[in-house]
Amino acid sequence: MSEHLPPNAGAAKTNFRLDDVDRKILSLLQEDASLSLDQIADRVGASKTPVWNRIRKLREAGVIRRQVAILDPEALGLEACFFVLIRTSEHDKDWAARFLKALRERPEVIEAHRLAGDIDYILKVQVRNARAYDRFYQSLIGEVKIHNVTALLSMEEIKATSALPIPDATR
Amino acid sequence: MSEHLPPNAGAAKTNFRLDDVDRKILSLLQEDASLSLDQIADRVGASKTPVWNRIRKLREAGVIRRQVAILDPEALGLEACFFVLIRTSEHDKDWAARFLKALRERPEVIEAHRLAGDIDYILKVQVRNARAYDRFYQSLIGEVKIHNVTALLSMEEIKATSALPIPDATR
DNA sequence: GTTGAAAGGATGGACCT
DNA sequence: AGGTCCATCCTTTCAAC
Repeated sequence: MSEHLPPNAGAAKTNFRLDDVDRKILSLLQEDASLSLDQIADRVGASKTPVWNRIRKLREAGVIRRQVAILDPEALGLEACFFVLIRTSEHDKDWAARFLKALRERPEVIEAHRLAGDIDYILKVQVRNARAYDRFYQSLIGEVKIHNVTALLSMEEIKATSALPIPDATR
Repeated sequence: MSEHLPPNAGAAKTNFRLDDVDRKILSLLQEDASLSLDQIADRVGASKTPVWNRIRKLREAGVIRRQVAILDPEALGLEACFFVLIRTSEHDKDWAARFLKALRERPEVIEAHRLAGDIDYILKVQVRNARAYDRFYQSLIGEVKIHNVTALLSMEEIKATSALPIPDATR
């Protein structure tokens, strides 16, 4: 499966009707995108051409976003993973824009969500060690005003997958 | 970049000395693993063979874990993402093993960490909607005893990447 | 590290069911 | 729609230098 993904320019995000074969293909590819067309065709019980056409359509529809290599954080010396719970007092647009920019600029921020409820944001931050986290933290609060921060340190990654559960036969 | 990743059988996890070229290669591959060897060689300013050898070694050393397709959760109808904070009263081995098994068995659990501090675990759970989350929750607490659960609902994914920050020139 | 050659896979066309 | 065959191009893979 090597192909030119255009970084998914105009993906028609909205709903795409998947059948069982599509789901099987997706489920294979999100486990191992290095499978060859032949292998995929084999395992879904179809032949190359239709499988190839489906994959192309799934890419065009934006169901398949990209194809990436997953690296081992420990092998890169990134031994500390923090989940950061953030409360803010500021709720205006300008603040949000600056906060967002600060997060996007920092590569150690792997994930960031705006939440419902009394905690406003959660971040996942992957760094070398606690000192590196502190540098990140100081730098962040130096750039944008934050009311309250709680950092949860991961002791053990029990499970981590890039594979989404693929719902069966709906829509 | 299509190749037979053996699901990374005996990866020598421990520290691997990376040079600048390795880091450049990793950084390219974790953004787009569909790049061809030629393209990678071009961009790192080397030729195919050495690049290929480096990639092979990085895979064998477990620095590159796998190659996957990243799907769009919304396109799959998975519109709700929850972060779940869990406190438990049980701390024996048997309970932990059952809890772990319960998490690994449930595909909607994308990520699970054991934490330091007063919250014991955090999960990331991706489901179709709030009702699906409730089903997950009921099923989980039916299977293992849990003292206290707080669910944080994501309203907006501000940032999400599979790319780790690659530290420069250390080790 | 470079070149190049052999093998295998990707892409897409033609045609059939 | 999907299946088969095929032709061409591109990549991977590895040998020889």
